[in-house]
Amino acid sequence: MTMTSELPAASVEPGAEPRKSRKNNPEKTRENILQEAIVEFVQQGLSGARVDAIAERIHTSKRMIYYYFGSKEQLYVEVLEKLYGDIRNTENRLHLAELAPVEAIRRLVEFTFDHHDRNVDFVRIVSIENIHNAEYVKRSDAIKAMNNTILDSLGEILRRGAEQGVFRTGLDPLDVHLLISSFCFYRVSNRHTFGEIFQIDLPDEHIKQRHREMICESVLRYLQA
Amino acid sequence: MTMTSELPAASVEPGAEPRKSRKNNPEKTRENILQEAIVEFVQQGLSGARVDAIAERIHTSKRMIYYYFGSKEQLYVEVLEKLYGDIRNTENRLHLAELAPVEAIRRLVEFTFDHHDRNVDFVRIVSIENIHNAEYVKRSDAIKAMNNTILDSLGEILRRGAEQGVFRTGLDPLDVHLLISSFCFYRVSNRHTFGEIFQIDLPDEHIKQRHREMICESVLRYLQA
Amino acid sequence: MTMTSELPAASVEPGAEPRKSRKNNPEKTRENILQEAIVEFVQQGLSGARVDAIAERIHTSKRMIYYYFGSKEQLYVEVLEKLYGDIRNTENRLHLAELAPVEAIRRLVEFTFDHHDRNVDFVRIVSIENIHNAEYVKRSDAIKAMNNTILDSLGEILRRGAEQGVFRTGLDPLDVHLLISSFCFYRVSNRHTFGEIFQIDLPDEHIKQRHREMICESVLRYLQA
Amino acid sequence: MTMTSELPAASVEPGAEPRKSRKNNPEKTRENILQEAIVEFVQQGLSGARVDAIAERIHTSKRMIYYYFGSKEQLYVEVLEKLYGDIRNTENRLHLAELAPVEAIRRLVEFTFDHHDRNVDFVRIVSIENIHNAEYVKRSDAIKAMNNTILDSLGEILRRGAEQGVFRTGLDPLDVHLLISSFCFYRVSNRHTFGEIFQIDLPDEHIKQRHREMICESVLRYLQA
DNA sequence: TATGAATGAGACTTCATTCAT
DNA sequence: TATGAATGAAGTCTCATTCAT
Repeated sequence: MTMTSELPAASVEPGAEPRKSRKNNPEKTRENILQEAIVEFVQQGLSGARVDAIAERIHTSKRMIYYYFGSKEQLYVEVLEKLYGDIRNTENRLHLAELAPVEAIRRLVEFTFDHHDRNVDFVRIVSIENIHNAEYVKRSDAIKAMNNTILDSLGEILRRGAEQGVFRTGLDPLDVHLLISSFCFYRVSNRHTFGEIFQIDLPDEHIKQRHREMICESVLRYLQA
Repeated sequence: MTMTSELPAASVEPGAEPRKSRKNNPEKTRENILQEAIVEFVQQGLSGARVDAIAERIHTSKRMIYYYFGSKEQLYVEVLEKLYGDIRNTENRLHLAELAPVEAIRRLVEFTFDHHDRNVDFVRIVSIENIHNAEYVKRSDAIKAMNNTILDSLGEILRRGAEQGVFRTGLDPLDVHLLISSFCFYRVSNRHTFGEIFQIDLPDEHIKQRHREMICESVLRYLQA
Repeated sequence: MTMTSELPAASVEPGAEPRKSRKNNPEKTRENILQEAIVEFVQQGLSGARVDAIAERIHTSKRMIYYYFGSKEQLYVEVLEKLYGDIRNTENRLHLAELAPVEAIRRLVEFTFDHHDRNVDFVRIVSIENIHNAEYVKRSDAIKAMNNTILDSLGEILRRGAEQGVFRTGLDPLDVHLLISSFCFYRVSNRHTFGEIFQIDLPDEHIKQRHREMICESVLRYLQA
Repeated sequence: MTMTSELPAASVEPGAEPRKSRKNNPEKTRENILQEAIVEFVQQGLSGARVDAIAERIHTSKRMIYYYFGSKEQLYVEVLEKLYGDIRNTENRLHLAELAPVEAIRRLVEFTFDHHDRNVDFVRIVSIENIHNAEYVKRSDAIKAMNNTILDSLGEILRRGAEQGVFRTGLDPLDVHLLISSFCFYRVSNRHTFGEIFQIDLPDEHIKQRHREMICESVLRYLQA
């Protein structure tokens, strides 16, 4: 789920646009609520989020949240689906098949890295879901239905690399994906504790570039024949 | 913070021992509360945890929680400190200095891997802390005071390896530590969403061994001259 | 603050009217709560008052108190403002400017006397506030904004009296107001201890009239040239 | 109860002397608790006072409060008795019988004024008692037993004044006492609200002397034949 | 479609007090 | 005489949700 692709717009901006939902634009009202719900759930977690807090952000009353979403849980599920959906929509634009295996891997790793770096909201909601044992992801048919192409792309690259003798054989795409994702995700998800314990400012641009290079090289070395 | 050493007993078992705290054994009563608080906070998070739920697990009343800890937040901080402390206490027993560089790295990586694998509670509480922006870790002098030796150990190994020509020079121990930790942590922290999305059972013993080997080899290849 | 004017209805009657607030009459519900809150705070003080006790008096649940007032403290502040406001609203109806100086003073003193005698609630809440060092009065902008005309009226009378040679010159209206208020207030505020220690029934109608006359004469003699 | 006499030591000083009660000096421990209880009750009122807060001030544990006093209410009663007793003990030292009537009254009024001015604790506890309808004063046999000589003294002065033709006849000592006490008490008890509403600093030394003179003159004029 | 008013249930916390030695 | 440990009851307040139009 940690995936990878093009620019899904950086993290949602909080109350950036207090777009008046009123009057009588149901589609807009609904979208409005969802946007502010993302902010609240991402910042506070599922238990920590307050329906009142979301209501305060929007211009329609709290009652609307129940009108459109039925319950806090359902709203959370839709937030989850929205953030997962945004991610998925950015995939399949890498055109990795056109690149040489080493270049394709490099591009894939860099993309994954940048992607997590830019989508803190997504990283946080996934962490929150794991605290809840992925209960809501499991429950969501929408997320199940999302087509996941990353393993296919990666598998194809590895196969080409092996054929060309630049990568070794017998590699499982899923393992490689785990190797890539873990670094890209953790760097963002754990930046607060890691940063505090080791006194390092992970978001620093200089450090970020160093780490981007590190994970690229690390993966490539691991794949090499 | 993710680190390193020998077996600190697997995750706390829930209401396993409803040891009667009564009567008049403050040390035990306190410890008792803390143990059950770990279970609750780790399962539910900070906001999701219920003081009542903790009270139900112990035989002393809910009132005792406030008698000993003052507030839910303070209890959470002590849970945090306990889990961090357990981790730290297992460090410094690896005696890595006695091993050849490559062996030392292998041992360190395997230890880190096993350690996270066995300490799901710790992994979860760290995830929870990050959702709270490490607010409570930052607030805890006890955690600040915990001696963090992992970077020293790792640095010493890298230096020896470079001297002996087996590792390249210019490596930052902190970067390497991040590389190791991220994989070991993520594999546990995100097992629910990752497992669900990619339909893989990460805790499976067979898969676990394959991943253990992968992170070892990956790190060693990255370090090699 | 102890002052002056026409009959603002005697002390609030306790649970006299358990008026059904339901349904959907926010103004009434709010007023309802406030009325019963006055009773509770006046009887029990700020610390002694119980939100539950107020809730029991009204037909809407305790939850409503927080819905409309936010906190016990805020409810207390509004009680304070209400009682101060009732007092202020009774001022400016004396038309003292139309009376000869001696008559005006007599009328003012009698009014003040009667006013305190009838408004035990106000006397009690002011006593309570002083136990709290007027913390909440200081905090209330509403009370600050209340126009206080008593000193102006009194000053005007003193000036006229001095001009006419019936009062001496150099009198500070504030001092005179203090002289009048202290007697009228104390007689009510301390009736329990004073009555007990000296075995006198201050509310007795006969005694009351005697004291009413005493403070009138006392003040007039003090002012006389 | 507002009485009158010589220097009973200014208001109790808070934690001024953290006299170690320990070890094994029951008389001192008891006294210690009582002193700190005065501070707490006077500052917070009966409902507002916290047994814990008193315990924190003393060096013996909270348990001692119950050991010596049985309950919070009983402790409060003893505080009440102590403060009333201190007052009474300062009486009967004025030797007013030796003075000419006018001088005696002047001395009595000034004494009463100074006395209240110096004994804020007493003024506050009396206010607190009135909030509680003098319930505990009524309950205390000790206070009942305290000999109250002020009315006798005052009556004797008025009688002599009438005989000598300087005071009018038919005056009730109790009424005169009420006139004097009310001003002296109110000036202290209501200094917070009065000061805030009318923006005057009643404790100011200059203002105090002016008011001291005013109440003297006011009473004397009232008494004059 | 939209919404202001209302709420039961339960959250965290504090209180004066008693237990047991 | 002295006390550390423990607590039932009640306190203030918050929560997601429904009522009624």
